Amino acid sequence: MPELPEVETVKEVLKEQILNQKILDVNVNYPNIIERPTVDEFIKKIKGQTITDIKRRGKWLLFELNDYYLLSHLRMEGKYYIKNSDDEITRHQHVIFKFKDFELRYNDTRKFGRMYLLDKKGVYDIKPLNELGYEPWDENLKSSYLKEKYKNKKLPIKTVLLDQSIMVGIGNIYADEILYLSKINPYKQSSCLNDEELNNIIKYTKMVLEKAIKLGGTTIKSYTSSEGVHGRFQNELLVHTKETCPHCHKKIVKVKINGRGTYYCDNCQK
DNA sequence: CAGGTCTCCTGCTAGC
DNA sequence: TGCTAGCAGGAGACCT
Repeated sequence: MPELPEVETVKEVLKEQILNQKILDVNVNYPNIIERPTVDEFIKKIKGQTITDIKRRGKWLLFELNDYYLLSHLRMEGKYYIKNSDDEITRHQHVIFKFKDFELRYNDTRKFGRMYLLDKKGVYDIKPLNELGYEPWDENLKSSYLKEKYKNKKLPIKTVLLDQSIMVGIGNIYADEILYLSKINPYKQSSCLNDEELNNIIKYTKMVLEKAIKLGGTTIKSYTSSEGVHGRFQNELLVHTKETCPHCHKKIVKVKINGRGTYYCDNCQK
């Protein structure tokens, strides 16, 4: 499932392949992927636009066009494939961007991914980008900020780490890894964390995500950044999907917190 | 307003 | 062996 490192990897791979290419046409085979505007307007507006840059904000991919931003969230299983126009269109290829010599195809088995085509001006001031918290490397992300954001929450820290309006980029897998390295029990209420624990969360969030980016993300089940590109971070996981704790060798506990599969060591994480 | 629950989807798998 | 019910999960909608 694409989290920040996977999206960063996709961004870098696509930059090599589609920068400065003009979108000649687009086919939308599954309309629900397009959140805004209407599919007809989406197609009309995007035709003739050139991709001038590709950026990332949280788990969102931002394709910068001449007049618009195309925002794309991969959610669980979204992937981009570069294909020839005569390649067979398979059942999960829902949005097809046509270029002069090739096609960019958005593939999404579960159809959870979403796209927005928004005016360039003020794109960061409206939904969905205006609701996002700090990037993990933002200099404003300090323990005092987290303390303020966490103080009134009665939810377990595992749940709060996934809240993209506080800090972006963390998904279910990395949340488990960050809490394991921080030696914090995922059930602990976010309001009860002390300064040292908050600083550890910031430190290990950056460390885990940086390492995952270097390794091209995590491949569990179906994720690939682009066809044929597989991440290697899954080899580095310490607790998520693991049986025993690499530190104390006790059995890893698997529970559900807020409906999310959660792995932790109840000996090491207090 | 915060928090709980439902919803969207399909592939996979445990269980019969 | 073949079928099906149930599960997985990011994030927004909706309800309390």
